[in-house]
Amino acid sequence: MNAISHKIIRETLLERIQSGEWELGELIPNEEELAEEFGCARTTVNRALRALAEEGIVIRKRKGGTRVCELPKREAKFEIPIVRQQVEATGAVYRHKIVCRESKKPPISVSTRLHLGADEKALYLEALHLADERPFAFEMRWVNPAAVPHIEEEKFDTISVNEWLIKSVPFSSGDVSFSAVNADCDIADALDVTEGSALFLVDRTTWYDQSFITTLKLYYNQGFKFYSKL
Amino acid sequence: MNAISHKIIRETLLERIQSGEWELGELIPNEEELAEEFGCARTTVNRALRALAEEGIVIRKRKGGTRVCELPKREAKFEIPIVRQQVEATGAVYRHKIVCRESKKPPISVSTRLHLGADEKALYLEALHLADERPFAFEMRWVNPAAVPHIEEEKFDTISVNEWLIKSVPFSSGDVSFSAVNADCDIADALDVTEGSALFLVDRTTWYDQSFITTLKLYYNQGFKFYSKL
DNA sequence: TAGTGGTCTAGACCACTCA
DNA sequence: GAGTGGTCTAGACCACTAT
Repeated sequence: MNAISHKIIRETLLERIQSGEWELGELIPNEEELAEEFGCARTTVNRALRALAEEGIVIRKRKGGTRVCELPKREAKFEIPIVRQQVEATGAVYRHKIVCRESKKPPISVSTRLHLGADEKALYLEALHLADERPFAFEMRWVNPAAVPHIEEEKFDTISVNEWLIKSVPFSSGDVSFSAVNADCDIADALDVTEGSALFLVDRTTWYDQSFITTLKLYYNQGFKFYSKL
Repeated sequence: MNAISHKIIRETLLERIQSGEWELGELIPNEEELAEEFGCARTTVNRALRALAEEGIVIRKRKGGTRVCELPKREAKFEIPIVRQQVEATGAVYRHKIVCRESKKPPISVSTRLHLGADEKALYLEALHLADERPFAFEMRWVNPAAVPHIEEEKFDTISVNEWLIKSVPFSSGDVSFSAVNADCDIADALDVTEGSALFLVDRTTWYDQSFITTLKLYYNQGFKFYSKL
């Protein structure tokens, strides 16, 4: 292909920015000028600049032109993986065990999150994720039974709750928080660590449309880390 | 505008996928067919589908066509913010204090990370980040002085080390890990918490081109959380 | 080999926003 | 008001890959 690709343009511009050829906050040439320089259509330059804008490298404004970002933001993307995949990625054999399963009235903090009435019951599950039969993570989860009625029929002996939910309600939204907590007595017991150990906690709530599906706390065993590139 | 926008197409297709009109893994119509259905150019459909592919909703293959993703991945994007911004976002007043600053031989774990010779010195800094004069986070950092020579002249009385580095080396790459640790004696002391408290640790290393810039451990005080949308 | 997505072009009009 | 990016079109050729 003779034509100049948007990838090459993006890379070239990125190098100029990184090398300091353009200062932070400085206006860079407009699309038409760059198109002329690269000898390509404006559309192609547009695509390259749009990519840089999505990455937070430049800021674009109509009439205002395109500027190098003043305070480049650093973003880390974490995939929220299925625990099974995390375990298998380490080369270990994955297994999970439902420790507790009952239908009961959730505490207020949960019933508000799941948008349940004060007297409505929800499904409560505790599960232990094992890597080579050693505790890897402990999960405490509430499910809104109205959102996924068929869950009553599922045993979860071959598939984890999370994987089942992903398949049943594949494109839900949600929010998530990461934090550090000291293991209380129960969790220390489940994960076979001493009480007070620092554990990595992922707290996640998901919903689809207006209907809340599940909220869970996932306690990873000691030493667990989330990695990412910047 | 009469023309159908790529955003509307993206939304429409997303609704069909979410509603289950197309199964997981199912082949969806090709670009030309969709263009005809929406009465627009193929380019426009292409842009909508490309967006869905970037979001991990569909998978596209030449000749293979476009399919709904089998196992939709969940991604969480975290901005790695400047601590000052984190503090100010809570409404508190930010201040930081350099607790320690010296040039010395780093431990091997650091000198390998920074690609330093065994006998080379590096700049070591400890800093405390305060929110309304209460400890918010404690930072232990090594800087490769060869990568940023002017750092010797900087006092860091008005600007934090991180902000200074971002301005000096704006578009560096890096990696980062999140984990949970029990506070050791020194850190507990610095953050004014009891020893053994669970702390959220961000461990980050950045470089530019081939040259390593800095590696740091940032211990957030108890109760700190990272939030994100899924 | 044939079918699909990937990309580029040249031109057009629009929408926003700065001065 | 004028300059910039935002987007759409219609057409073309290419690159990959499933069959």
